[in-house]
Amino acid sequence: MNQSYCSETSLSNSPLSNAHVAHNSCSSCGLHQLCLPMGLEESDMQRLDKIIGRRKVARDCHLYRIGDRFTALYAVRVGHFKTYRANLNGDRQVIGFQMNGELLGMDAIGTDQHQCDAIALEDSEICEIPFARLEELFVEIPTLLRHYHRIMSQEITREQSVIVLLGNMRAEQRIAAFLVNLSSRYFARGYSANRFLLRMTREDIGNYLGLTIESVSRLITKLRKDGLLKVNNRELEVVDLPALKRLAAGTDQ
Amino acid sequence: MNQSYCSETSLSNSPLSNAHVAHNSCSSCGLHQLCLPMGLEESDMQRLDKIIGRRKVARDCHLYRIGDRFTALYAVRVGHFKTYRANLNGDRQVIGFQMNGELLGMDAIGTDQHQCDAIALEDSEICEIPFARLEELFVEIPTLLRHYHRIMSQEITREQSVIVLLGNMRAEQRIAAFLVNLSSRYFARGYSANRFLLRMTREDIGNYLGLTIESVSRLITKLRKDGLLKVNNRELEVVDLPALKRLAAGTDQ
DNA sequence: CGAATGTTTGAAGGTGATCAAATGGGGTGG
DNA sequence: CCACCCCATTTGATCACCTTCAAACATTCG
Repeated sequence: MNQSYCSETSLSNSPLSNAHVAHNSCSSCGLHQLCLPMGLEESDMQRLDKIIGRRKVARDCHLYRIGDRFTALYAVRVGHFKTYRANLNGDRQVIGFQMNGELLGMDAIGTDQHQCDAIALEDSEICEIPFARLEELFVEIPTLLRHYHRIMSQEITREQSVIVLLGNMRAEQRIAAFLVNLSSRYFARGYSANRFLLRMTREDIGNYLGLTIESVSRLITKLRKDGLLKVNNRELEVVDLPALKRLAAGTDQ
Repeated sequence: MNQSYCSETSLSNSPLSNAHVAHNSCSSCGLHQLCLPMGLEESDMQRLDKIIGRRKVARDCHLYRIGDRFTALYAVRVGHFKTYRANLNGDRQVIGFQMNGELLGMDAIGTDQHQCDAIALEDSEICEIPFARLEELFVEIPTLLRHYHRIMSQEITREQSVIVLLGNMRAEQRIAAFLVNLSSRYFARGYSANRFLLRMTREDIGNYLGLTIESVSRLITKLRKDGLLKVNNRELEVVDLPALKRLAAGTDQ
């Protein structure tokens, strides 16, 4: 609604550890084992590097909007994003939250127009990968193409998991699954699996999980009282990760 | 549950019109403007054709199962499929329904293992596209690669629509959106947009839409009483498509 | 410090689920 | 061809989970 203006101000983004620090090239970027360049030889990585532009996106700023012409994919270098779809009634549905090393914009290739809005949840930095030039590299670097296909496929798989979550999980299970998912993604990046910040509002969480903000609040409180979590505003500590995983998997009781 | 045995018996599959008849090659297949070969020149289509195997899948038979090793993509030639995910508790979530010209198996590329079960809703026929050989063609036929990327992207977009449906639509709106979606897909294939068969059970529909079978039944009855539909078992006539679309879009009242 | 926004908590209500039973169709075997 | 059985579907009554509405409280940011 009230889109704050988007001057690119200073960044105040301090990860809990300094694992996977992003420098100004794929080779020096701590994320290249997760991100698009995964598995590339040094020389190929440099070729990819040459077509990539890097820039900052301030908090609450759009990386792209629904209907924007598709020209490039984006990799999150630093920070977090959310993607959501809005309809004519103003209803929104958050489709996902993206963190460093994750790719955005793949839904736009089919129509040459972005199908989502992407907004930075905090001051962030992205790598812009012009798609036409990427396609040229596909011809020359088979490994790159293969890995790109994997990434697209994994995005399909990720969305299927969201469908499962929304289609047949109860509210408490959804929250648990959401937190377990965040936990494992942070862990994969060298951060703590047990302590992290929720970069999104309760409203975003609720929207993503198909719940109201009140339900999210109540359920997080319940998980805290049940001894699975410690919560201080957006600071989260998972006290009993196995129990949370059982809850998420529906194998509790 | 009760998986009927899968002898490949005779097919009794009569489309409402004879549009998009499938013959034994891409060139002669009425679907090549929708399917993977879209936009290919005749010579390239023949090259693609050579790597494709065709076979029948009897009703209730699996095309593939969760965990199966990924070797090929599949295009529906004749018939209908459903894909669903099952977890350890036996819970299922239908991810989608696929009809002729649509591609299955793209979720398996990321892990080399299928992430869904795919089952024929009726006696069906599929084109098997060995992925390793398809990758070889990608190098030689840029148009094919570009179109393949479009298809994957559209699958991402399709799943996003399901997320929106499950995440913030009321039950009646979900049913309406589901029927409008089927209608437009049949229309795109040269069939009637107003009259078609529901190839899946009410249970499948309910599972897909995150509703119980009873809710599906009640809501279809309601739409019938409201004069939007005529229903005779699985035979469906959309009497007021614009109204159904308004309902699906949430722009009614 | 004050306003705006985000979050928590409480009470009441509604949508869709659950439980239960009747109805109808399709397939199979006699 | 018919009778039967099984399964899918419909319909009804009750219930529960989550939403809605409301208000207090906390936090962030200018």
